[in-house]
Amino acid sequence: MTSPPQRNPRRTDALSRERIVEAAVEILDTAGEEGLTVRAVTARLATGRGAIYHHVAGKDELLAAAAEDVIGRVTAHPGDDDPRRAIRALALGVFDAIDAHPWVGAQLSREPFQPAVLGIWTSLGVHLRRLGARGAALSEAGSALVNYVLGAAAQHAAGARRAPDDAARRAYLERLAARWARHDADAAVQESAALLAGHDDREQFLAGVDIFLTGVVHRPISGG
Amino acid sequence: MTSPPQRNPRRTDALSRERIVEAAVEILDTAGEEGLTVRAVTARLATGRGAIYHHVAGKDELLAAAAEDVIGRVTAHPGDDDPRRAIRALALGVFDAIDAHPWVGAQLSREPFQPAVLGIWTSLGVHLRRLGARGAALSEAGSALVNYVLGAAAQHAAGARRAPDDAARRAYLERLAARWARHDADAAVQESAALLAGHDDREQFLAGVDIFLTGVVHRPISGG
DNA sequence: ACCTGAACACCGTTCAAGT
DNA sequence: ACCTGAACACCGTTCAAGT
Repeated sequence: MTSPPQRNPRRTDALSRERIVEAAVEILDTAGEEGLTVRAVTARLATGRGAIYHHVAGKDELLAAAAEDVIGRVTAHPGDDDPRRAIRALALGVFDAIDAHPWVGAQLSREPFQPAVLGIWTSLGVHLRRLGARGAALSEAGSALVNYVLGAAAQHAAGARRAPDDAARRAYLERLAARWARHDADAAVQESAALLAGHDDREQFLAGVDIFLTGVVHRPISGG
Repeated sequence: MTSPPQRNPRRTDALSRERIVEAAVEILDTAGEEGLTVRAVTARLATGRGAIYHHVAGKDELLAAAAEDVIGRVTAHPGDDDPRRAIRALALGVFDAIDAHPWVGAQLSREPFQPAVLGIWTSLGVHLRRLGARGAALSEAGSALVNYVLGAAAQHAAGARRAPDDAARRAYLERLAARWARHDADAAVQESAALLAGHDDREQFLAGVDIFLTGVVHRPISGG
């Protein structure tokens, strides 16, 4: 046997679910979603292929656990006393977390009942209730806000992955606007494309949260 | 008009991008996203593995084209004269399309600049402009609504995939509510979970569209 | 009980060879 | 030009064998 290129031939600490999830997050952050393979995890932990199946059901559960590891740090905060400020802060927290870990964006859209999504639901639900929403209005507002936050974050993450730097993003959107102008004479489309190119995703995300909050306050109570 | 499914060992008509996309949609509808493999496509079209790479760049482009095939049928409609009704109808059209083809939900969240997403953007932008939105308010309203529709549809599709029939879904949500009640004494969470169990995803989706429309109309114009 | 690593049953994509 | 199908370089998961 030739000596294997291991930098850490003997682990001092035992394998654990926590250590495996930690390694998965590190791999996802540096190599992206397609970089997360069972082989990559076992290589980083200097262990055998099948070892991780003693601690984690499979790759799907590992991804969900990694997402919860990131989102859990956001939803752990109790939040501001003012419910509107608390909602804005929580939404921004999720957005920023997904901006820093783009793979989380895709993962949260994949499974509505995973721990990370339930955590977001719970936190937003608490604040919406303090805002005065009850009954059907509460669950409608909750699902609308959760779906908006997850949808916006996923789109942003996917876009950031595709056009990492600002200049490339702007150039892309300008080409897009030009293409739309050619294909479609409609003013709305050209105008939106031009504005999208000049706008910050994060500000636009917050504007959407404000639109939603305005809607929750002004909408007639359904089923009342 | 769709051509009848032929199981003929020797094809009479030549391969084409259109025929490949058609086959992909059929496979995705019957076998789901994990069922779409290059091998499955070539088997259905009675051709060799490499043949499809003459018409399509790869699997990613094939998935995007399949999604556009489904969503294009929704965005093709000109829509109601009343912009609110038009927006509601378009949003519902996207929701129903994703309900019928759950794989589209995940696909739309994967890539913000794919044809199907641009088509939704365009249609919603036109109607929002007729509603009076201009400038920054137009692009903010547009991105908020697009992100909500895509987020809600993706969550619904993922949930429907996991718990296909209504009874299973309700049972799941009731177990979830019980678990939340144990873990978290907060009333908002228990209340929302209970309400979610009794509610129709489609109605809840429409309620969210109304919340956003109300917000767009009532929100003070930013940067004005 | 925990871990190992070869084996298994796949996968997307490429490419020399055919027509 | 279009198509074929074997070959390539992977992948997640399993499992007999070790400690």
